[in-house]
Amino acid sequence: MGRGAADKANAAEAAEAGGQLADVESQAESFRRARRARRSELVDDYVELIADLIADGGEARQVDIAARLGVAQPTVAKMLKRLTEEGLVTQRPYRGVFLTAEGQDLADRSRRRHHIVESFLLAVGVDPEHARLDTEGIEHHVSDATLAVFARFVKEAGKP
Amino acid sequence: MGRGAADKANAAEAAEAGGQLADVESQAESFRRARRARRSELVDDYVELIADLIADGGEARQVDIAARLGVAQPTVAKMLKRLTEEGLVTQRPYRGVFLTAEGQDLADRSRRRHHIVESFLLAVGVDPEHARLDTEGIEHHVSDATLAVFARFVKEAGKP
DNA sequence: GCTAGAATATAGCATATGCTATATCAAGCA
DNA sequence: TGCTTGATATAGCATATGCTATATTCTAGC
Repeated sequence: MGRGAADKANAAEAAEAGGQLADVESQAESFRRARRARRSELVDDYVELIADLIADGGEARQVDIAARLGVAQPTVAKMLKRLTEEGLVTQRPYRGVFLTAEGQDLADRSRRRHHIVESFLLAVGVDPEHARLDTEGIEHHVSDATLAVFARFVKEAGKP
Repeated sequence: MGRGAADKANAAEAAEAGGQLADVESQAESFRRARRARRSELVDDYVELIADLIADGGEARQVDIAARLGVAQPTVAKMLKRLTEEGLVTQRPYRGVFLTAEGQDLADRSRRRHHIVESFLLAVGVDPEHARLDTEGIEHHVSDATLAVFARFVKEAGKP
């Protein structure tokens, strides 16, 4: 046997020391979750932005999406292809992009989540600029349970 | 000129409608920030975990890191190579991994940040399990300004 | 209708992060 | 000492997300 024997000793030690380290499988699940979230957050961002652009100007063009996301136009084109394959948007060659019913649904949910997180940060005392910046990253990692707590907090803070 | 002329009209329209859409450059900066954070969050996770394993059992082995991150061992090996190149960890072939001073510093900062976020979620009423899960994703997207607000909130909540 | 300029499509490349399969090394035990 | 077994190293592949360069198409204005 190699050095594996240390494992049990370590576990016992950790338990005695107060269990700083969480359960292995549980921790692994956290990280898997975070990786999954990372994969889907781009999709959310695109769909949410497309919905905003359509609501705002009637159409969503690749150049505008690219400018707002801070990426190059071919990057957007490639992602739109993927979104089309996933049934979230529809595209006609050389035309604007539109959301399917499913895409619109996802956009609505994303927008709601985004709004709750940003409102919460503001309610808790974060300045508007940082609230806006941080929300863009945080929103994708907030579970439904946590989101509910945030929403309640905002509601309570609104009527003191 | 193509359809670019619609831009100004859209902007004006948005302004009149209440400015739902943020400034283009500002929004692009948010997304760029989020992408940057995404790149560095894995590094933070590794370094933080390595520090925990060393503190807990005296050494950080690839198999343990892999098990806790929920990835395969070669994935860890590849990442450790990168961390070594960045001067955050030291490696001797077929031996455990150790942190450089710089790595230890990053681990300390990550751990502090992690702790503040998790404490904040608990203080605001999130259940422990979701607090732990969500913290893993959120911690990397919290600016210093927001972190300070979280810390203050935890402190206030502690002594009512 | 043509044409010029803007937008989109496509090709090809780079990097990062995963994986499986397999070779190599280290350490305990017969 | 040599063998067995667990850990690490390495090769090769896949996918996702970026980029630049370039071809194609649309639209507006003449």
